[in-house]
Amino acid sequence: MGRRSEHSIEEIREMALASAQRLLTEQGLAGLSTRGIAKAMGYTSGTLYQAFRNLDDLVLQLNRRTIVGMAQALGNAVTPAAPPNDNVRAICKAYLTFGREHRPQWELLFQRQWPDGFVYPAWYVAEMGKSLMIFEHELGRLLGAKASPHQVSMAGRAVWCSMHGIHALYASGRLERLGVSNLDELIDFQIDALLRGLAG
Amino acid sequence: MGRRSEHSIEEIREMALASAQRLLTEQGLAGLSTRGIAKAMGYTSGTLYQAFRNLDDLVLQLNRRTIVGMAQALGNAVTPAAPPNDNVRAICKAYLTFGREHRPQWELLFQRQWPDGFVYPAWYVAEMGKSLMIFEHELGRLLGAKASPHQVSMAGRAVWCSMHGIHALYASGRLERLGVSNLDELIDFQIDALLRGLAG
DNA sequence: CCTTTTAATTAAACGCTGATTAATAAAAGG
DNA sequence: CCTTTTATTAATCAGCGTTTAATTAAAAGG
Repeated sequence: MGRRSEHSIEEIREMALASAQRLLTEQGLAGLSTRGIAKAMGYTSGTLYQAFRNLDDLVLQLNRRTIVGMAQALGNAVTPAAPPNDNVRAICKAYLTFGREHRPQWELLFQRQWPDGFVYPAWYVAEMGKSLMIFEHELGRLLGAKASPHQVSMAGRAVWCSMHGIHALYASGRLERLGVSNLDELIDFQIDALLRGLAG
Repeated sequence: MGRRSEHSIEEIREMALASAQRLLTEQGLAGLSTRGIAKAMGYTSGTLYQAFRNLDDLVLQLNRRTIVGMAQALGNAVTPAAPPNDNVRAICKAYLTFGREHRPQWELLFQRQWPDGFVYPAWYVAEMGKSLMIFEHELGRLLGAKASPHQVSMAGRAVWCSMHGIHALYASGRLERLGVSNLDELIDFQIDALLRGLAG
């Protein structure tokens, strides 16, 4: 009933993102609605439109946090002293583990449908690039000095795409059911093949 | 106003799938609604529920056609007399081309959210398997007689996942913008690496 | 201190969605 | 010809994102 400014816009933004994160984790994509988010933070959906342009905007902010968390997970997988081979493998597994442990966030990040003519903002692409660079750094070490930056960039994208495809098809149950052990076997098989192919 | 049986259930099913296909192609995922499909075929949404259990059921039937079409596209890419290397590459490109040329269908197939506890029906998994077998057949030729069926199966999944990841991340604009020529370069780079890695 | 202004918040509304239910109208059976 | 059956629709329900008008409390002005 129309009190004024118990929370600042920034606080409301923060509360909304936190509530959305919680709903997402507990109920999946279906649990994410403007009314639901607002209710979870003790407000009404209309208030959200003071802190975000629309739900897509809110989702984009949520996705930013997912990307940042992912980059952290990938970075933590690297052991600077370890051989690049091992690091690439560790990063790959960290990518897949992150997708499995944050499935709703992963779906919101990679499967959300955007409106016509939507283009990702620059900060979004830049933030994504940080994860890509973690791949590229270790692949650069792996390929050695004679590899061009362009080749390293291609290798990074190739490895990322491979891992992404595994998660998109298998970890989401879309191609067929695989026990976790078989999935791990597939992951190792694919990483082995890729590393051999990139090195050779 | 309740006329009766101008079309049989099978005809209605067919009309619905055809209309849905048209809407999907013309307007994308957002254009797919029970009311829209029904209107496009001169009926009302309620009638759809006589031919399908619900919209998910209709979508599943639609996806079946997409899978069949995909298997045909992959099969057509194979030249029996050609070396397996070339055939694998051709199948990969056919997979990506199919995804690009049937984007809404591809999204409906691979990005649709299903209700809690959903499991794909057996015919769905079997139909998907046909496409996988096209990969596996050529990879079997490539790897030679000394490769175990299990290894061939792994190789098929590895190659499929790699291609799938490329489309999911790049062709849908989700990682960054790449000109088509760069995308083609990435595809070749990745196929080269995989083929080398699998052979070595 | 009281009134007016301002703005945060909500309630209500709009046009959608998938799905269900009751009403309707045409065909089929006797 | 009348009754029963049933395909189809209209109406309804609960929910969605979003916008608008109505509230209501805090801030500002005198």
